[in-house]
Amino acid sequence: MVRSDARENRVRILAAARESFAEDGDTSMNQIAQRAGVGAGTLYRNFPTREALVLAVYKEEVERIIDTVPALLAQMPPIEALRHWTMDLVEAMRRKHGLGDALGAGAHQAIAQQTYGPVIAAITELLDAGKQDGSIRADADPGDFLQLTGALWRAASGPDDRSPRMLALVLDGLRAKPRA
Amino acid sequence: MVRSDARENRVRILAAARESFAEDGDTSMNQIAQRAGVGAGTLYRNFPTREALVLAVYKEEVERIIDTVPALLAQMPPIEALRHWTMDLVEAMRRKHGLGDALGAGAHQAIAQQTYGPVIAAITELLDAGKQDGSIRADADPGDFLQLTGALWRAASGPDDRSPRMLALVLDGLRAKPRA
DNA sequence: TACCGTAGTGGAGAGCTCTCCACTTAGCAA
DNA sequence: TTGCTAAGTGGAGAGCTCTCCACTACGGTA
Repeated sequence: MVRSDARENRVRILAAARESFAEDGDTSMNQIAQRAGVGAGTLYRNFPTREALVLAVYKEEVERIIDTVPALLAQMPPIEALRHWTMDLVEAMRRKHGLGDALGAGAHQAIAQQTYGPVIAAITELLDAGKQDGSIRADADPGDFLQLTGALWRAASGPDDRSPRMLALVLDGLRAKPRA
Repeated sequence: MVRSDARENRVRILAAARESFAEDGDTSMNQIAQRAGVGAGTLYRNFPTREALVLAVYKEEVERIIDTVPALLAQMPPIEALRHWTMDLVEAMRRKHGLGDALGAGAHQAIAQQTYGPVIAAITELLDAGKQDGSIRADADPGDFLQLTGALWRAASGPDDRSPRMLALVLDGLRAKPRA
């Protein structure tokens, strides 16, 4: 049973976070709690890490990106679809705030599992398409890929953006047959 | 000109950090400063991030690993040398504390450049060996590789260690000829 | 030896993250 | 309607990172 006030609080936190992030990506958890009119404890019970909160706030955006998978697969080969999709995600996450450092943090693994679930599902879909037509090696693991991807959105954007090159490297690794 | 007291302070900080890390990897910067008998300001002037300090403390270990490059190259093909070398580094860094999150952090880039310089040099050497004999693509960039590697030592170790699989992926990407 | 410019110091303090637990209250049962 | 009780709350507080700047003292110079 979820109490109604709890549900409302969660909504208020999300709203406050959305507004705060829009104004300044570095807003502190405390500030958000205050703005939402809840205690820090409540904030942390709902979103145990800053990343969880960011991801929840941008859930719609993430879902939008996830939803593009079928279209991408219809338009281009799986590897290219994966490339486009990943760059979209990297772009979106980069504009956001502090996300990415959470990937692979040992703690909160259960929550991460849940939070990243849809993302993993999307990657799985893309990889499977490639495995089906033989363009992606059969032992490719979505979790590995996501984790490697984490390095991309940490990569400095700026003038010399390494991320396309890094992604190309990883994709070529996915394409190659594993060595004997 | 470096004042003698400054030099001594630096040494004292390193000693304190070494002892502290040996007892508990989570020791705070404050505690280390206190143990070294210096103010927090002095600590931060010498080592602007926790990572810089960790890396300085383990400089010898890192140097040891760097020094193994020629031996590895003499014993095995460049790709395998790179694999071994990277896993050694990952192992070492994983046992250490909080290192890895610094990779690619936009700030402190100058210091990072300096700190990671030797590591980059070692990677360059390994990559060059592979380029020479044609086993590694010519456009491989040491910086990209290091950054991707960052994801490895963030990867949860534990029973299901993704890092060898992730590394294999990256190495296969290095091996492959870039797509047309 | 006495002086002085400046490199270097250190710790108070702002502001953060996250925990803990005494308290509040929604919603069920009678 | 009136308890009752566990789900939920919130904010004080421990402890952290990192900055700032008034002060200290090293070491070159005359």
